[in-house]
Amino acid sequence: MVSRKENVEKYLVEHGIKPSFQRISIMDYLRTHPTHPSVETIYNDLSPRIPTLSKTTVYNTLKLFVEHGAALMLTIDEKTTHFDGDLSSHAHFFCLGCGQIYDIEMDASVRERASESDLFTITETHLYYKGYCRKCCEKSDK
Amino acid sequence: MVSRKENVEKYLVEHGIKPSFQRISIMDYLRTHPTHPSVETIYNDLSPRIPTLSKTTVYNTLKLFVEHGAALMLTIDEKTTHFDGDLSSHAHFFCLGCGQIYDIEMDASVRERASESDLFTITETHLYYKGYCRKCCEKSDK
DNA sequence: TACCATTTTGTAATCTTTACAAATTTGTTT
DNA sequence: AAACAAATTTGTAAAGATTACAAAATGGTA
Repeated sequence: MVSRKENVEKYLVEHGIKPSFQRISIMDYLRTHPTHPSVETIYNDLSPRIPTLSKTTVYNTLKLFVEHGAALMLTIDEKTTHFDGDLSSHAHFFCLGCGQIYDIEMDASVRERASESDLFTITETHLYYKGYCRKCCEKSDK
Repeated sequence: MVSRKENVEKYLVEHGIKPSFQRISIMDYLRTHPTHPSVETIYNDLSPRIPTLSKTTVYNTLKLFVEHGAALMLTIDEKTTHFDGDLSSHAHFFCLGCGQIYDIEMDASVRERASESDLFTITETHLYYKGYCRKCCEKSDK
């Protein structure tokens, strides 16, 4: 029986990241919270459990994750950067009303078509939509 | 014979924007510079010609354009927001080496498929890729 | 001209992110 | 276990982008 934390540890090692306590905690948070959290949110949620945690560490760690391809950086929201621990192919929807980011399906062809071009070496594909989610539509009749 | 500025003026009015001198200048800049400029770039380039121009005005004006659907805000680059005066359906490529944003073709299906969903009211579709452009590939053999 | 509404401007404040050096932790060698 | 070097974490200060806000300028109208 392998614990969740052990799986996270293995995941980090597989991506060439030395698994420290903080790194494991942050990656575990990302994977158990598929809500595209910001640095602020991650810090606020982990802080009580890891009292010594520094916001700089959260920044550094997430940057490390992104550089090693262990997490994705989402820049949909111009206010703050959000992070995604789900590397599977999917698109995002950003609600202009409540600011929430939802996962939505993405057709594989979007990725494939682009890689046909030989003008660029593509490493990441991002597809997202903006608008209003159902809740916000009902509220304001957008 | 209609001047370029007159066309810009008409374009603004069509989008419900009162065409002031600054607004016309900024929209004209956007349309004649399809390079996805940042506020900084626009300000620096227009400043010599419009000595009284304030950076705040550039910020305000671009926000106004985006709200009225007269320009697009690009958040590909997490460092700064870029703006696009080209409303036609296209995708973007962001070079991680030089930071430049290139236009690339976008299949219409990307937009259509999403609007099928009735969970969200979609107002904008953004598709972009990250990686290295040819110049940067050659430089560093990425 | 006098008046009101809108737009622009400049400065200060806010917010996010990064730089950096000190402190801590980890791993290794003795 | 002690000593040491390397890597990681931390806290503070700085940088950079954006916004708030009030004063100044502009435009249109009675």
